[in-house]
Amino acid sequence: MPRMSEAEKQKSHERIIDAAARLFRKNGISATSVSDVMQAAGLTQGGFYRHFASKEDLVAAAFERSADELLYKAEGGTAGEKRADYIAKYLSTGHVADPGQGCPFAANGSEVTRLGDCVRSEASDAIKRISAMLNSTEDKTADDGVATLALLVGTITLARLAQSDAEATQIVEAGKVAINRLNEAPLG
Amino acid sequence: MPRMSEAEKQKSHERIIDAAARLFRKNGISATSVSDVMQAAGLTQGGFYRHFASKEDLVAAAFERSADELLYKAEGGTAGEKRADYIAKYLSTGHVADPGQGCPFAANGSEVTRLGDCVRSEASDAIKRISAMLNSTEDKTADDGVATLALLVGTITLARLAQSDAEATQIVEAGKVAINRLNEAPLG
DNA sequence: TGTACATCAGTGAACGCGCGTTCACTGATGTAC
DNA sequence: TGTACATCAGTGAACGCGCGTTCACTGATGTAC
Repeated sequence: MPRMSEAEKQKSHERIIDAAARLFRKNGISATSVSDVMQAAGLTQGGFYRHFASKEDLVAAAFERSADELLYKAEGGTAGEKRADYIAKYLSTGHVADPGQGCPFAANGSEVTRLGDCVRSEASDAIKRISAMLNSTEDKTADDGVATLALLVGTITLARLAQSDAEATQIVEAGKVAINRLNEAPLG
Repeated sequence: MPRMSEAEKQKSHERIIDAAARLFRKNGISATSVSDVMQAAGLTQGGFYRHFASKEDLVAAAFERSADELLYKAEGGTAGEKRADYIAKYLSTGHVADPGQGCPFAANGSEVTRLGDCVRSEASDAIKRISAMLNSTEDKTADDGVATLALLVGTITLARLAQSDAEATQIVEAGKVAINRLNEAPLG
């Protein structure tokens, strides 16, 4: 059956990244094996190293994919509309229940801090891209975008630790209130 | 040499929990083996199961210990002073650099969401204890404590992903600004 | 355009390794008389 | 208080298992003439 064409290889490559981006967020990075990912991509584990030099390289690629997907999902014409849509989709019980399609910081944040430079640098880039989009004003000196992101990430992380759906919903609602408070015009 | 007295066993038990609380936060839960913990406690791996039924039981005990340590560290006479001290110690570059003595949500948040009920229930209890302490008013209906905790956890998580100390400091400072904003009196 | 051949995507078995857990054993501790 | 004995905290080797990675192999693809 092998060998596949270059076009087929590119398709396989995308399937591997997509499967990894989903499984790492759903089940965790260390709990997801290379074999799990390859199986989900419809391939066998042996072929993995034709695509990536190591599992860590795949983690970096999957993290970038996850962060970009979230940014693409935000709809709206103006920057303000896009920002509001991103926040509304982020602070939802659906996001709490389905980490596999959600934010990679909330899903893998604490795991990623311990990984190597290639992953850390993807994470750092993602922070910059997302927090730039979340800035409430065009004024780049008032950098409230990163604090907004921190509140979003922390809220979903805590909501996922709650013991009941009711508690989780309460945490998400508290997050919404706090976001509105952050967005208000400065007092002085 | 064996067997030790009951008092000695209790001391061993405490050493195991302390070592676990530190190593899980510093290096991650799945990256820390039972053998690592026992060695740090000055024991050998075989004796572990005289103290805990499984690694997951140890994770639960260590999580509770970590959360309590943080609460005990907060100083101040009034509730408001204690709260301010907790936040000041939390939002510091020292906390970013030394996860081993810091917040277990920031250090292990995403890993813990995937663990069993005994760990999840400790985490859920810790959320309640800490967010109750962080409430800015005595009014329990205005539950801004949990959102404050979310902002704290998210800020340290993101700061640990930054590529440089300068970036990390910037994120922590943005977190301080946002906390002050959250604490302002409601506008109406 | 046709042919001969090097390349390499994907397969499936194998590699060493470290993990969580189990177990036979040791000998001081705690207890029953 | 003293003695005989059961208990059990801690040891260190061993268990099966799944992991990341390697490798010989296959045969369609891509290329050079």
